[in-house]
Amino acid sequence: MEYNFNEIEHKWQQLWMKDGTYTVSNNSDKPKYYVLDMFPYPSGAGLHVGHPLGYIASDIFARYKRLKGFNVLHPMGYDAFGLPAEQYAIENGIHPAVSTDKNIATFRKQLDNIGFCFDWTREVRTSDPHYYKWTQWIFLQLFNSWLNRQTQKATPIQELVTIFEKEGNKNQPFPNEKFRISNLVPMTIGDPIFTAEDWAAFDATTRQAILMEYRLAYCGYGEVNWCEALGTVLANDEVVNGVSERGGHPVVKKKLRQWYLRITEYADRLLKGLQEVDFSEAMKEMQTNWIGKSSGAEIQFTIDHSPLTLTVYTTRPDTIMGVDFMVIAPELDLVDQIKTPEQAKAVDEYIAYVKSRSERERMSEKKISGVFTGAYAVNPFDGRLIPIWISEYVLAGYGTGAIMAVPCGDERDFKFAKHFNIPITNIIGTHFNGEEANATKDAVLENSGFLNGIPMREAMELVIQTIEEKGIGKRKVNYKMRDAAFSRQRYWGEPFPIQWKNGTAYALDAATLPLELPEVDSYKPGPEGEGPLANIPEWVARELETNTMPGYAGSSWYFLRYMDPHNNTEFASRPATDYWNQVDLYIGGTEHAVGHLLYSRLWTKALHDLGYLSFDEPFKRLVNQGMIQGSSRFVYRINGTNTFVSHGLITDETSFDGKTLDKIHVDVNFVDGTELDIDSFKKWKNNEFANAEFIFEDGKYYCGTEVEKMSKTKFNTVNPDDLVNKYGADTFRMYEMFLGPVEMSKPWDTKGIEGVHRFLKKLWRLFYKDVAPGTELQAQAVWTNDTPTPAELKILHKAIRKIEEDNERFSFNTGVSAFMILVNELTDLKSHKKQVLESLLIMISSYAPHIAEELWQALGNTSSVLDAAFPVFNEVYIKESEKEYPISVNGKMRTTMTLSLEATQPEVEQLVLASEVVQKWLDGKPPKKIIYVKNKMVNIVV
RNA sequence: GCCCUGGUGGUGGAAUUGGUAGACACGCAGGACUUAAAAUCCUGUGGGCAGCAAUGUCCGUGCGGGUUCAAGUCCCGCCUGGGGCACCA
Repeated sequence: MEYNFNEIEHKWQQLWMKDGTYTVSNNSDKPKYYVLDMFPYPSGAGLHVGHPLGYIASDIFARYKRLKGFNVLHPMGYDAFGLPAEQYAIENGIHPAVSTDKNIATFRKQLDNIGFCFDWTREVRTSDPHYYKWTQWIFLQLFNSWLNRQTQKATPIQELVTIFEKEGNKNQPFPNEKFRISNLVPMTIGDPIFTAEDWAAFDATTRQAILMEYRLAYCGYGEVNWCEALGTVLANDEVVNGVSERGGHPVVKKKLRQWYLRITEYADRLLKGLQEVDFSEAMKEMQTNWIGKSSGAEIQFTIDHSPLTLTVYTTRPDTIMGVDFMVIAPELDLVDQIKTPEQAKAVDEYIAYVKSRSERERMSEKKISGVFTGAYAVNPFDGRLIPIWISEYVLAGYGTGAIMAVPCGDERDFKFAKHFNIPITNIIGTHFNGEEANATKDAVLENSGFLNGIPMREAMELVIQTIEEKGIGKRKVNYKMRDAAFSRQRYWGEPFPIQWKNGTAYALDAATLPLELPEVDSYKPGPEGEGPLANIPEWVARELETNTMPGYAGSSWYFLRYMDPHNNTEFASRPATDYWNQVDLYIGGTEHAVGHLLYSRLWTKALHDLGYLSFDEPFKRLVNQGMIQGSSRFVYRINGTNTFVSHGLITDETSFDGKTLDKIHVDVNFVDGTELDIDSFKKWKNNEFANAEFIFEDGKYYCGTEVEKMSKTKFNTVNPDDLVNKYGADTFRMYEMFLGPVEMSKPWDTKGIEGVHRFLKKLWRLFYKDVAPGTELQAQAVWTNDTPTPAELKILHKAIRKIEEDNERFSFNTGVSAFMILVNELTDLKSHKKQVLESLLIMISSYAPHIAEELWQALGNTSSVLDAAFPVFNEVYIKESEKEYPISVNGKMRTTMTLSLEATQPEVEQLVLASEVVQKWLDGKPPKKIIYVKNKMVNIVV
């Protein structure tokens, strides 16, 4: 009988759905296990072979855990708000909800094809009002809380009001000086402290403005990419080289009112939490670097001939006597106040240039640029005048937006000084060679006035103490991380449950949620950079917030909703969150390393603090899946002609025979390896290339290749549906795993899937023989009830151990190969023992569930293989008494010898030295030393 | 630019704790079965040199150094592909 995968897979998918095989209960005696995938954004392009990589891995693991006796939660849903649907709406007038629903239907169909064990009764969609009702509700929790610095916990803001009434804010200082709504709060510099009496005297507006400075979700002003020509705010993605991607219009920075999450208040807890989670070291490092905790000092410098001061943040206060110039961020207001008339023109021109630059460009620019403001700061210790420059490499958002530059100790400062011929003071003696900066902390200070002769590490402390005593600075812990911008001037996102009254934001009553997205006539931006909601008169009349929430709002807590997805009175019931608790295993790409993962951790901590959750880290173990890249194919057309040159004939990709070449992506689906299918190419894109002519090599046209992101515009996507149709879901699942380690990125190549398909057919033949059609089913079955031999049990148990180990360490590629070895060995032994085959089927059911279930039931089992118990490894069957050891001479393997595992050092030495090969390599010389590592190797040192 | 990560045969990859480099596949070559094809099966397959052969021998894990009895694995310095860098998700 033939392996008819299409029929088998449809049959079982329908039966499993009918029986609710994947429905998971919140009540179970079994231990729980929560396996979670990062849910997808349902793009219009549908699923490509890259998407399911992580899903298949998690699916295998979820099924494996089920076989191991766990109650496994393995849900799926959609991150359904987002920019592409809105852009599509602008271009085609289709409501994003409509296109999103359509895309989701496509995704669902594609996912179903692959045979995942998702519990679809728990599906969530972030754009569903039943879902975002709770996103809004959580937002209000954040809006109505602040982080109490004494307890380090999110606390209802009402308690803060009580504290202010009693003692003012002396014990609860303003958390953040960067996003002050300065017009509303009278204090603007330093640590503004007010008393209980002050508080009592403030009017309601001032009080609300002050509370806003504390809220975990707060409103402030921030810069956005503003494109005047399009009248809209652009994502970083949409800005290329300072102009809009669409249309190439100029883009400048513009300050707009924005919502923020005060994630900086959680910086320390987010750092500390990393110690208790099982993430890769790389992931922890990335998050740690992103948070960017540093300690140093804030130092105020007076400005010569000016009442103003310049505050810099430095991690190296010990180098204060080596400061040769200051650099401040061009966008600081201070620049305008201190620039001298002579320098004003140059300064203004430079600011205009910087305004057109993205932060990314500013940071990666190698070319040194900057302008002297004409002003000088005064070194508080020796009165030396220090020129103040502006340069794009200093960003306003980090520290105070100003640095003291010490060229002998900092590479960037050094290059800047060299470029502008600024004299360099050497404070580290011989540690500085004049050729490059030396960031050492081990030097003894020279040329440093009161610090002369003091080692740098000691000087740091001394300088901090001194500036604190003099009242010109203070010790300061700083974070590179900034508060998270939490609003978008867009339509397709969650509306904020916020009403503005006379410039003050008030929370809507939670009982009125959800605040649903209104219908709009057009998805075009509103006036003055506001979002589309600002175009709706009724919305504006109700004084509702016109911003919407960003993409990561809904994804910051979706893992909680899966636990209790239909709850209408809470985001999830406490018994449900207590039962499912943390996500035991979370799988997704590293591209979410610092965004989504940090925000989810923040939301979880806040909800925990406010008493809604028993845990404060959402994800216990995180596995990062690599990205499947596309392998693009190119054809090369001689510019201005219809002639295409085969890749092997050109030496560089831009020209051929003195003529310019156009490098054009072609659809990988009609290229075999690198050989172009000419007929398909000619018919492609409505016969666009019907008249193409070719310069062949060996009668064939070969394409160029490049590894790029998989994307429709590059014509390098491969649709899983096609592969499932041709080879079946089980083959597809196993092949995706067989490609390589889940964590690693790799280009997709369909070649090779045949091998996995052949393997499944070979598995099938362990049960049924190929015979003429029409033969009785019984006559085709080849399995027997005989007792397995020791040899059969040995290969089986070796496989059990290997596969269990591979599953646990997420090494599914070697898992697949272990199945191949097992099937190869059983085939070689002509072994068809039911007892062995059943164990094999149970193990392989998590990789290839359909074929496993089919054969399992063919063997006479009446319950599903999905609920069987994973076979138990027994060492007895694989015990060895001897081993073939590699014998090395001077570390080079020369021969092998089979030795008893019981052998002792003297025995081994004697046996090994007796070997002819060893004698030959010894060449008469006596061995210096014989290294024998039991069960590993023997090495003879001569 | 900064942070993270990868680089092993013609290809995807294996080598889990420093201990037989190339498991398992793809591809390729040769063979069996077949009128033929498909399917299936068998054999070989890192490179060089020597040999009819069995085999022997040298080289070999991006490049250059180092540690070690022993390095794909550890250390130092480079080259290079990928991801992220705060409004793509």
